[in-house]
Amino acid sequence: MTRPYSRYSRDAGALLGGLIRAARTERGLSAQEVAERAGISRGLLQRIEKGKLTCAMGAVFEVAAIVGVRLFDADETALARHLNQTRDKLALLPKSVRKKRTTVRDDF
Amino acid sequence: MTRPYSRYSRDAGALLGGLIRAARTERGLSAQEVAERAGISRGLLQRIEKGKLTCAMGAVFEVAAIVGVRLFDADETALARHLNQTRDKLALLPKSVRKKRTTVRDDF
DNA sequence: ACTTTATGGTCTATAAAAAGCTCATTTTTA
DNA sequence: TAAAAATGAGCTTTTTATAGACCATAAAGT
Repeated sequence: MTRPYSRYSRDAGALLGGLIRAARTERGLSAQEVAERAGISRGLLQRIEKGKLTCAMGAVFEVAAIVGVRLFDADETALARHLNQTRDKLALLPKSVRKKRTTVRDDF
Repeated sequence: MTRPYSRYSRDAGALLGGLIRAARTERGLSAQEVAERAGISRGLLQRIEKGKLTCAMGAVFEVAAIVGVRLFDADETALARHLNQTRDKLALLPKSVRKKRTTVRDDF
């Protein structure tokens, strides 16, 4: 990734980071403590809370779980709903994708 | 992060990756095309769809947006709801966190 | 059936992130 | 108001992910 991020990604990162920070302070947990429990450095936690998009998914998920921000657990989440809607379609889908090449027929 | 991931994180990664792959094939987009549009390599897209937790958040969000998996956009998402619930509390929260040191009073 | 394209995997060089300090500042508690 | 603790930020070194090439296989079009 050597490319500017889209608005969507920037917003999503900032939103998630802010949410994590809010949850952490609300629970009275210090950055040090959460970082240790997640097995990451305090610096990385700072970047996560700032919404830096270079942070690894795994680190973000670990922290989110610790401070109580559930993204995918509950059946209510948009993600879970989306999945249920698409799960059954999967078996029917082709395994690779390819554009129908519209052959130019000029032999008329 | 030099530490085994929690169950929660592993599940979340796999779920999100699978969802992205489903959405991509459903829309008839090749891995090559999505990778180019996201500005990442095809190999990275593969890892994302496999749910590898070492992938950067930004890359995952970019791909998700391109294939149409919306995590935080809709007002319906759990995340957005959660945020609305906590946003107003933020102003009231202390800016740093610290355990009340329960002083041992042994001078009784 | 044959051709073309997509996918899955491996490898290496390079670029980037993370750890692990340090220090200044702010905030909380005593 | 003084002391203790949390935070924010910068720095260097180590670790790691990523790009980009390659090849083999599988799948879709013709």
